[in-house]
Amino acid sequence: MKNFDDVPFCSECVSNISNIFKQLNQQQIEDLNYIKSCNFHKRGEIIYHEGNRPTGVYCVSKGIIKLYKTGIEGKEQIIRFAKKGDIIGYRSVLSTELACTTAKVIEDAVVCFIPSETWMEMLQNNSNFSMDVMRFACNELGKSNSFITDIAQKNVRERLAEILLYLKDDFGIDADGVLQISLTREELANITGTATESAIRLLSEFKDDKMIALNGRKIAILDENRLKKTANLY
Amino acid sequence: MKNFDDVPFCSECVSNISNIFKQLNQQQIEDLNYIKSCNFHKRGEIIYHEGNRPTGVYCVSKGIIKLYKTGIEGKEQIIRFAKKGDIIGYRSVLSTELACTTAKVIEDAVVCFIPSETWMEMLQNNSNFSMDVMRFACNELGKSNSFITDIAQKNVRERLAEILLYLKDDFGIDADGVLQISLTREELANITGTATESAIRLLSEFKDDKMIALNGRKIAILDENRLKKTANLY
DNA sequence: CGTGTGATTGACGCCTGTCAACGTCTGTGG
DNA sequence: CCACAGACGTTGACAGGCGTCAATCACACG
Repeated sequence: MKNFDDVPFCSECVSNISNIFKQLNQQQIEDLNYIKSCNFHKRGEIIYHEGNRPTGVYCVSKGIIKLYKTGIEGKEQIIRFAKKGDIIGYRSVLSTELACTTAKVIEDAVVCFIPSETWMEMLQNNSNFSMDVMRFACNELGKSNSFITDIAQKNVRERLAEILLYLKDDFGIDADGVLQISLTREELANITGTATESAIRLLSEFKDDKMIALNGRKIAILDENRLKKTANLY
Repeated sequence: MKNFDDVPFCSECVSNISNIFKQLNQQQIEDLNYIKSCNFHKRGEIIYHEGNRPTGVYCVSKGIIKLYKTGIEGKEQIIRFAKKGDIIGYRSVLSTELACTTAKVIEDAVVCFIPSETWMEMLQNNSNFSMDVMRFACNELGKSNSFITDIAQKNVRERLAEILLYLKDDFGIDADGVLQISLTREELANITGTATESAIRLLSEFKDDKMIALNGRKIAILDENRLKKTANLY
C-alpha cells in the first residue's frame, strides 16, 4: 500500500447515480472528504482479512476488489466484487461482528477509508442515508439468497453460464463483446463454486458451441440468448 | 387464515432479549400494538408468496415459519426459519423489491402484521431501532454468505450434519435430546440442498453410527462432538 | 378399508472433483 | 539476449458422490 496524493473528492463518487453517499448533504460530504483517508493498492494487495475486527468502511474509487471467504483447505469462495462507488466492510461494522470475508485487489485500485465512528455518525444523523444503506444491504441479502438456491439446485454448467452473464451486466463489455473484468480461471471457478479444471472444460465447451470466444483471460460473449438458455434463466 | 381474538401484546414479544422492538419507546410500542393486526395460521398456510409486492412486515408471535425460494422445476430451497419474536418480509419492504421468498407455516402460528408505512415511520423516527434492524439484516447477510461457502465446498454429509447442529442451536432440544422442531425428510433435504433420498440415507448412516436417534420425525442428538467432526466444524 | 402422503431401500449412471502430466506465457537475472 | 523459474492454463484418466427412477412400506385419515 502506498500513499496516494491525488485524493479523489467524494463528490465525484457521489455523482454515480446509484451511489449511497448521494443522500449526504453538502456539509456531510465536505466533512467526509476531509476525514477520509485514501490509498492506492496494486493487484494482489489485501484490504482486510476475514476474521479481523473492522475499524471502518472502505469505498472503492477506482479498480476492482474481490470479496471472498476461505473455506475447506483454503479454497476460496468469491462472494462478490466491488468497483467504483461500491462500499466494502460495511457489513461487519454494522453487525459489530468480525469481517466475514477477505478483500483483495484484482485490478489496481484506489480505496478510501471511513472510520467506524464517522460512518456510524452519518447513519445516526441522516435517516435518508441510513435508509439507503439498509436498502443496499437488503438487496445484497436478496442476491445472496438467490445464489444459495442456484448453487444448491443448478449444475456447474448452468452456474458458469449464469456467472458469465452476471459479469457482463455488472462490468460491461467492450465493442468486441469482451468482458471488462479479467479473471483467472481459478477465480472464475471460485465464483461458480467448482474446481478450476471443471470451469476450464466448460469454458471450452461454450467456445466450441460458439457462445463465447476465448483469448487468454479475455472472454467475449457471442450469443447471450443461448447462454441464458444454458444458464436456465427465463 | 382466521381472525385471532386473543391478540398478543407487543410488549410480550419485546421481552425477548434479542428482539428488535426493544428499542421502541413506550409510546411507539403502544401505537404499534394498536395498529398491528394479528392472525392465527395453521400448518401449511402461506403468509406471503415469492414474487408478490409486500405490503408490510410480519412478526411471529408463536409457531414456526419456513422461508423458501422456489427453484428449478419447483424444488424448494429453504433459506431460513422464523420463530417467536422474529420478523419476516422486512427485506423486500426495505429494499423495495418483490418478495424473494415464500413464507409458509410449518408449526401452527400466530403472526402479527405491521403495515409498511408504520414500519418505515418507526425506522425514520428511531435511529436506535433503525440501527438494530440494520444489525439484524447484516447478520443475516453474514449467515447467507457462510452458507454459500458451505454449500459450494462441503459435501452433502457435512452439510446435513451441520444443519442438524444448527437446528439444535436455533430451536433447542428436550430432555431426551430430541430436536424441538419437526421437519419432514423432504424439508431437511431442502435446507441441506440435496435430494430427499440422499438426506434419508445419510440420516440412517448417522443413526447407525449412533450420532443421532430417529423416531419418525423426531430426531435426537446423541453425540454432538462427532456430529461436529462430521460437519467439518472446528 | 381404500387413498394419499411421507419414508425407505435398491439399482444405476452421470456429473464433477481429484490427480497427474504437459503446454504456455511472463518476468527476472545472469 | 537467452535460460529458467513459477504461475497459469489445458487435457486425459479415473473413481465415487449423489441425483434419479422405481418399487415397497408405514401410517393417518375420511
